[in-house]
Amino acid sequence: MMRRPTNPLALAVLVLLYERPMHPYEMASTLRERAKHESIKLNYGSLYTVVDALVRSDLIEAVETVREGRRPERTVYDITESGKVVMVDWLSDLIRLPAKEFTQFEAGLSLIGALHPDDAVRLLRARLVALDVEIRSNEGLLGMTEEYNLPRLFWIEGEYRGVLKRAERDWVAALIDDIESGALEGVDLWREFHATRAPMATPTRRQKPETPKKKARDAGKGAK
Amino acid sequence: MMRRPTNPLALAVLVLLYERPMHPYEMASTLRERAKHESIKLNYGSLYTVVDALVRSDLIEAVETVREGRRPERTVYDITESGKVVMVDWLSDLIRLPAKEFTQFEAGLSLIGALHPDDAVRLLRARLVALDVEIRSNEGLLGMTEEYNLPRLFWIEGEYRGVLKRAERDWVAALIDDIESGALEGVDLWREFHATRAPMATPTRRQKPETPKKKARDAGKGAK
DNA sequence: CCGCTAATACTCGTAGCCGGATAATCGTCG
DNA sequence: CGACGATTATCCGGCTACGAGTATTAGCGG
Repeated sequence: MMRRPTNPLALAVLVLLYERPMHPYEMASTLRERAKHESIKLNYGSLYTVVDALVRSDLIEAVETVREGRRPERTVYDITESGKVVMVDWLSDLIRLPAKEFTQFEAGLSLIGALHPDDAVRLLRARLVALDVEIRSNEGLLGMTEEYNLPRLFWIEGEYRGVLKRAERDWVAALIDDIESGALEGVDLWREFHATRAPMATPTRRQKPETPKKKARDAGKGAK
Repeated sequence: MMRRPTNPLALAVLVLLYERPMHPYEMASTLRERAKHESIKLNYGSLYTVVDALVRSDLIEAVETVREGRRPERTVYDITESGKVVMVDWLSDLIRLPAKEFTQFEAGLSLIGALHPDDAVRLLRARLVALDVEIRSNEGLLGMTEEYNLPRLFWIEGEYRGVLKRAERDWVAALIDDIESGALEGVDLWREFHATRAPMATPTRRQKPETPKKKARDAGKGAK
């Protein structure tokens, strides 16, 4: 038996088609409408790749192709019986089994020793602010669901994200304190290492308001 | 200009070479030795791809190739000056900017309506147990660092992961209770949907889900 | 000193992801 | 009424990631 796809977008497709037959573009619109693209990475390239893969695995099938005017043909798909089985199976696994996730921040933390501790603190502070903004924005969305009378169940993934964000926020705040106070074991070694090391370029300063041209994104990049 | 790689493994390579010149296999061993592969996905295929990419971008360079006996040649690399700049820049971004991460569980949650609520509860309970195991195991590792006299700093990424895991655990536990007690708004609708085999929970109610005839499957669908 | 497993050190083919290209139609604003 | 951007709808080429494969040597028990 062929192994199922790994891209969660494929699962979203199965769930949508379980609801009713659709063509790919409509799947994308529906996912956006329900803000599921906040939780499942969606882009058109992957969508069509994923639909093809599902067809090849007999988990979905084309039911008709419609043409309106001279627009591109729309191919409408439906889920198959084995597709339904895989859907429940796969979704169950996602809920049941904690998966090993590699987040950007954890990667950064694991290498943070390469930065000077003072810079690290500055950057962590900036993160703290950004996290607060995200938390607020997320709470805003939660408020919206109330306004539109949508039960919280339909935004449960947002609630989850909010909880994690808040946990991260608090931990980062504590970490900043621990580095500054020296309460974190090893900070002395850390400082020592960077003292004996040839002085390095510090990260691009963002303290002073940059000139009002675009974002200073590529600021520190040149060098050859 | 060449944009920097996206794979965090490339950043790890930069940091390692900042420390001292190495050949790829040694990078892998070192990362494993320090358990950084828990935070940064590492596999040989990607490692060599990534090293090549870094060479092409002039962020690292080959300094010598050694051959011992008739083993494959080992190419030793070192970081370049522009590599150091990119390293600090990139690492700073990871610490400073919360990135949008798409986790498996969040994807699953966002589609959980496709499962029957009773099944969902059962699966969530299983997750709870698995999370407890992971939390214990993570605390075990933390204990090990103490045994080996490694300062906390060298395992902060593990500490961070632990905090997130615990937050998730508590939230999942609460979610189970809320579904069972019906305290979570929308559970009644959820049950209703699955009782009538209506389409998955959706904000925009569709008026007429075709009343499902049990045996009406097939008719045109070769189970191929 | 033989045979076996583990460690060393990389190579390669494939599958899948993604950004952008393409191309037609619809809305709208002066 | 016609120009222009937004929307509908799909396809494609390049690049990356990844697991499996290859080949050699070191360690070690019997």
